[in-house]
Amino acid sequence: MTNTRKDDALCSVTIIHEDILNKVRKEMTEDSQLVQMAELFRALDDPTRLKIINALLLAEMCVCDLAALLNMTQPAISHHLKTLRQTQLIKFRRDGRIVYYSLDDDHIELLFRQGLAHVIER
Amino acid sequence: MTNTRKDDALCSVTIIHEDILNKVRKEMTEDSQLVQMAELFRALDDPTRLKIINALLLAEMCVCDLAALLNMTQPAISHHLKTLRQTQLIKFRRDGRIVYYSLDDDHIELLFRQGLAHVIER
DNA sequence: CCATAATATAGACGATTGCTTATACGTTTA
DNA sequence: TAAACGTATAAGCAATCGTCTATATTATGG
Repeated sequence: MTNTRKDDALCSVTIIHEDILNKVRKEMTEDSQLVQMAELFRALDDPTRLKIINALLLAEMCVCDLAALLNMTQPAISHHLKTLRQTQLIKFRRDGRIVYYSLDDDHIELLFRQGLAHVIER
Repeated sequence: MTNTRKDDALCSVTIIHEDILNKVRKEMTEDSQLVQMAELFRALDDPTRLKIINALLLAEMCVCDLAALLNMTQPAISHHLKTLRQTQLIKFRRDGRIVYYSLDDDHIELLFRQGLAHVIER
């Protein structure tokens, strides 16, 4: 067995399977894309935000209705909506004083259903 | 002060569209399932964990190879692997001193590709 | 305009996260 | 059986998160 050592100061870990490492290094998805993916999943990692998405899947809704639905304060809802907006998962339109939120596209529905399927089948 | 309970604030939220609220309440996914979904997405919300999944998508790998691949300390990798194990996203087998990790099923690959598609198309 | 309503933002605080170093655990081998 | 190796766990720390209360912003109606 050929055990090599990395000279790197941070990582002095033993490399056991250099062939696999090389293959994986070559075929791995770009770093920046994985970071973006992490941000996407981060937006979906909270029960409250998933409830918001679930609700918007069923109907366009305003902030105070969402607050009533989820029994949470209005600032808390607004805060989560901001997170979802920044990840481009939801959009909004203004009608007078009321702001209506809805899903940005069908893509999120796919992700939601995929996640749901995973927890159901376990 | 007369108000000592937070309930007062939560219940005083204005409900504007009661019909929509009733419909949504009726059709919403179960709370416990949404919590489980949040846990699933939480396991995918970190770049390092996504890299691990990406790597295991390409090959079965041991802990120290993953540490070398991602240029991180071995305990850090072990820590993330534990998270992924607890969400049943990965499995492992022991061969002597070496522990090999791999994806638990094809379901995760779907979620990974779905997330990747979302960031690519934006 | 001024008061009010719906929403957004700010600041604070406890809880959680990801990483580090140190150490324990399990397996192999000399 | 002792030393070495691969991995797991523990304790500690800074950074981030989710929520709260308080306040600012934006739009409407009298």
